[in-house]
Amino acid sequence: MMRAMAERGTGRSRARRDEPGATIYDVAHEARVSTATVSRVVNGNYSVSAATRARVEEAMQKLGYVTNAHARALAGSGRQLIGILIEELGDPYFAAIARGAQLEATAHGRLSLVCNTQGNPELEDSFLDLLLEHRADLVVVVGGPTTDERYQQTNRVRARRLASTGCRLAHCGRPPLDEPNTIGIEFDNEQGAFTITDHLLTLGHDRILFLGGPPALSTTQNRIAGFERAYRTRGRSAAPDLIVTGAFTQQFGYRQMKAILDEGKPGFTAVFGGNDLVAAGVYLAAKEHGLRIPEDLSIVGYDDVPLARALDPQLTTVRVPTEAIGREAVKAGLAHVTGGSDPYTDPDERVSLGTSLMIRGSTAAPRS
Amino acid sequence: MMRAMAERGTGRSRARRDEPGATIYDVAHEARVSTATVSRVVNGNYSVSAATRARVEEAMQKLGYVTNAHARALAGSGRQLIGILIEELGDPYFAAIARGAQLEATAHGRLSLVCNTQGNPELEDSFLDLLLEHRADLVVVVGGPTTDERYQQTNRVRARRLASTGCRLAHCGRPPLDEPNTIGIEFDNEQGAFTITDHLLTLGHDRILFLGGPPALSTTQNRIAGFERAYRTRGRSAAPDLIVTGAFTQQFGYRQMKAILDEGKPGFTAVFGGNDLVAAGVYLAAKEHGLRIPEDLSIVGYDDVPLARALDPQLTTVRVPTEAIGREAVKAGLAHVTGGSDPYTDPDERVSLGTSLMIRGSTAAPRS
DNA sequence: ATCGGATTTGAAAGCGCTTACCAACTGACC
DNA sequence: GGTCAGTTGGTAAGCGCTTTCAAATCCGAT
Repeated sequence: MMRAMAERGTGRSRARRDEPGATIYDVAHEARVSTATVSRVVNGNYSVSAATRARVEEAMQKLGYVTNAHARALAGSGRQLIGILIEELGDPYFAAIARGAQLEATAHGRLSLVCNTQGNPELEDSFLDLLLEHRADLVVVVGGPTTDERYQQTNRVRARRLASTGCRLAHCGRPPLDEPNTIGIEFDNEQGAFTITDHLLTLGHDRILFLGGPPALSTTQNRIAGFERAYRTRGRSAAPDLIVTGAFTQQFGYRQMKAILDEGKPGFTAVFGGNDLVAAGVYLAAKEHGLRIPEDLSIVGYDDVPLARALDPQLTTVRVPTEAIGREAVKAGLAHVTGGSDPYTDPDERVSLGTSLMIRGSTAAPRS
Repeated sequence: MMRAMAERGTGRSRARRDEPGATIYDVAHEARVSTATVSRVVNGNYSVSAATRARVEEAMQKLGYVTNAHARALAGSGRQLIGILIEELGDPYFAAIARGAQLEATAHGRLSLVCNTQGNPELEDSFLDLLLEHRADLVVVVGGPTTDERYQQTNRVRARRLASTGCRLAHCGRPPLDEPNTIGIEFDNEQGAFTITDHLLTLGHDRILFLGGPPALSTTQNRIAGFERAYRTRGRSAAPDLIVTGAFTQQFGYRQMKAILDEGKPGFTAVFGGNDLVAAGVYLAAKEHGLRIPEDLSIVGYDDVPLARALDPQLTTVRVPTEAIGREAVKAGLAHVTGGSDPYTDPDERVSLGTSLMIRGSTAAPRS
């Protein structure tokens, strides 16, 4: 028996793999102890005499030993993983959410990995599989809050797949799925849109163009809802022809605005860009047409991405607590283990985070 | 023997873990085959009769079986991982590199995970450990190309640690370390800076302010080198007091520029922002002082981040192939397995990618 | 009916690690 | 000196999977 062990330690495992990777056997052999002792030194969860510990540590050092996460996970221990699925890393808005999630994960001693899905469902599945196979204990999905039924269905399937491995799912900025082990953290898009629309109405703008956002996204829908409610609160109503949906890009904002301005005198004095990028596009088109901001046209956006402050004049917009939502998502996702009386523990509760209005230079009273 | 197997399949493993996670034994039992057969169906690398395959697949379906990546990796197979260590996800410049790397990894059928280190060395180590422990086969490090000796030393240690597990290291936009299994892919910062400086000189600018960039970064150093070479090529030399280093942020650009303008008439007609963010800061300060761009002041940047086109006027800058560099990094990192005669196979070769000049509205001849 | 080769399947030995359980040893105390 | 509790370390049984080797089965050819 002893012999078998020794053989394995010296000869076997080293001989097979060409070079890299000392195993726990190698270390045990080098330090003249058993693998159990090495394991105990590594995990530090059991008393080991100082002398032995020193010997083992020296051996690990000498051999450049690195624990094998796979073996470790298999044997029951192992660091916990949390995965962050993000639609597009390049989008500063999503990136901020991801950052918040990572921060919180790190604070909980978890390691987090972010996977850029590029909105590609196949890739998304692929990453999800990876995470599942690695027995992640939480997956945070950021972006793409579509209400499209087919997509929702796919999500539901995923949620169940995850749940069946004991992995939780947190939807960030998406409506929550009513599936077990699934939570949703949202921004209060409706309220934010209400607030900023109200700001414009207060300034005296009568006719405001709402521009941008894919119509299928709940984000778009909620922002429009807030926009309309602001009108209703004043006993008026938004003009249906002044609500134009499409995309959330600068290009879309530019093209639409240009098209409208090329047609002649616009029937509005202010533009509510569905998000800051759209607003940036509107800036470009407006300036090309010689319109001054905010004298001739007030413009507002939504999200308060870094770009908003780089525009000239700086953009009045709605700040959404992106980093906070990322944090909340993992906090909530981990609540079942953290214990604590988070509001999230109750699966029926929807969490939504408030926004704040950032008034900057792009809004003013309309010329009478 | 048969009995032991059966027991394990039905009772044991299911009984222990409360609920989640069917194992290969469960599937084998359900389909009345051996685990070997299940494994073969899963991997599809060995002939299995259609009938058996169907039975196994059905069983997997029924049990919601998900392979355990850890067990798999332990046993020798398993999907390969590539890790991307990035300094800051929120930075669009880095994000683009990460995206390129992911794209290429995906193209190679690898899964890639990006870890946001926030420039925190501890976190960086932590992620590196994770990657190491998960036996990643390539780690791409993006950002922070510092020449600081201590940091270099740390990197060297890391490189060796990685190498000892058979993992390769690719430095993206950093000078390569001359360690085995380590490659570096760089931008040709010197050339890019040369080109854009030359553009300004050609327009007739005599005195150009170079502003921004941490002095310890090789990126900064190389850009300054190109800046100076452009002068030298014309038999002149850059004024030392017009080279101001510091940071790569918008805030830095704004504050420095403001301070300079507050002092009185500036001794230059153009500003070379160390990167686009700095340039954006310069825009702000210049506009506050009533300077028109480009009539009163020409401004150029570097990197061509999305912001560059959102500025007014749009910024003349140097486009660096960010996404391409990400791709190149993993291509190079995988070259040893891909085979192929990549130039990267030769460890002594430094790869550097060319840049292109994007001339936009922020530059013009100085007023005479 | 018989044989040989190809095809399909199963048994079992690990992969590197953790941990329950037990053995050996240390002192302290009677 | 003997006993008992407290330490310290070893043994070995897995964790869930792959893969080698060999046995079983099947098929057309003889």
